[in-house]
Amino acid sequence: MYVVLYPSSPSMALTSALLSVGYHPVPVGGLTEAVDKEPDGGWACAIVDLSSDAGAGMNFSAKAREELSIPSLLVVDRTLTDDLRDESGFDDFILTPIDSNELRVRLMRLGSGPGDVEPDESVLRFRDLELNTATYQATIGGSPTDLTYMEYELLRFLVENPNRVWSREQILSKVWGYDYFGGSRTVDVHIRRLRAKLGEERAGWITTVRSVGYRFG
Amino acid sequence: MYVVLYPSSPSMALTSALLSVGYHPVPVGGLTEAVDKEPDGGWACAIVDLSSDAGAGMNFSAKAREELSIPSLLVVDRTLTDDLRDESGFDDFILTPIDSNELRVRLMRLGSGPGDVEPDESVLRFRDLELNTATYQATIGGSPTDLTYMEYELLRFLVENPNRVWSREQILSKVWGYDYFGGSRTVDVHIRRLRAKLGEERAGWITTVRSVGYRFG
DNA sequence: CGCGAGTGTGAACGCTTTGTTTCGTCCCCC
DNA sequence: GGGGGACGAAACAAAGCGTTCACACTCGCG
Repeated sequence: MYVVLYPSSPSMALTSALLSVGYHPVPVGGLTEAVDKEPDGGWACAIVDLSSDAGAGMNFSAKAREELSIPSLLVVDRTLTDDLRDESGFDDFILTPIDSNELRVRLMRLGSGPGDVEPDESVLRFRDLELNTATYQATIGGSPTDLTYMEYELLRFLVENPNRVWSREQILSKVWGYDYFGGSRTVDVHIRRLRAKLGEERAGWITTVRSVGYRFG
Repeated sequence: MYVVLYPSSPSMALTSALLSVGYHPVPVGGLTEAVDKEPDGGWACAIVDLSSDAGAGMNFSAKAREELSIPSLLVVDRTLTDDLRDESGFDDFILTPIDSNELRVRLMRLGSGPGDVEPDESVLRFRDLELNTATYQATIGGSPTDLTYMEYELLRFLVENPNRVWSREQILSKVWGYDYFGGSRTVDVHIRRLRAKLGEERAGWITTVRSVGYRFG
């Protein structure tokens, strides 16, 4: 298992930790070098040590994810942790001093785990409801259920925007379109059809807020 | 931001670390309790401390992810890290002793997922009364209470404008609308219904100012 | 062209909410 | 102590609202 290591002069502690958990670190000084030295099976992961130059490291991390399509693990000093809050170009991070076991687990999760970017990030879930927005299929309580287009769109809207009340007008404009011109009974009827398909058990997920609208969740 | 904490008797260190980074931990003993105590906005995350019973913890973690649709963060002792290699029912983990900054960053990264809503401070509070203006739900003394539309609007007006006397006419025009044409006894009746729902204990929050009107707070 | 699924609309029904009225009680002022 | 106004309680009437049903319309498809 080869991993790119950035920057090119890594700390001994990091290198030996990687070796001890069974990875072959290859230090590189930049993205082009990482491309050049890419082994046959590709890189398993990028390890980016932020201790010398955090800005350059974040930069490398984001590019490695983007252009090499590999996950990125940051190595951060305790004092730098706070800077990670608003950053997003990485998949995981580990603090120094490095704990070998922790490193092993984090690498393993990046490599083989479900962290493989998006196996199905097109699936919306709520309790035992699944909405596969890629295939337009719905699963309710484990069993696939046929939803019509409008039912699907309405349910998707509700699942994506739970826990607040939406007026009929808001629902109409968000689901049917801002320029839709129709009576608000339409919403009622579709809500009713949805409740019927959700089944008695789950019908209560959609709460009617009298004089206001509907709330999901 | 509320987070479920398992098991029900968490370590002081963990609890205070969570509090220090701005989360409200709610210890629970199992999934059903987590469902029962679920706050309005839902849980932000599950925090599972594996130090006492790793098996039960992993179990809870997996179920929380599955049934509550929330991410799960494990708290593990250094000696247990190795056991995580083959497990998958969690989203991230953190080692003890806990570093607050690391905790903050990991929670933030978990929280910023798709299931996240805006940090809705659309909640009005007075003593142990909560009015969630986004969901139109009211909580009195911790227990959710059904208020009708008018009761809700009236109470909202009072909570937003406490500590001064409002005449019946003022209340009518502010709550019912400037052009409302109705008798002023209407206000009395709604005040009475509100007091009844607030309960004996809290009925006094609304004071009658004889010949003038009502005052809240 | 006819059929059927999907969708929107209108009307009837029943329940909840809401406003009014009536009656009794309290309180203030004389 | 008595009178009158103000307020609270309860009952009542009606208005509002959501649900449901029936039906019309559209669009694909055989």
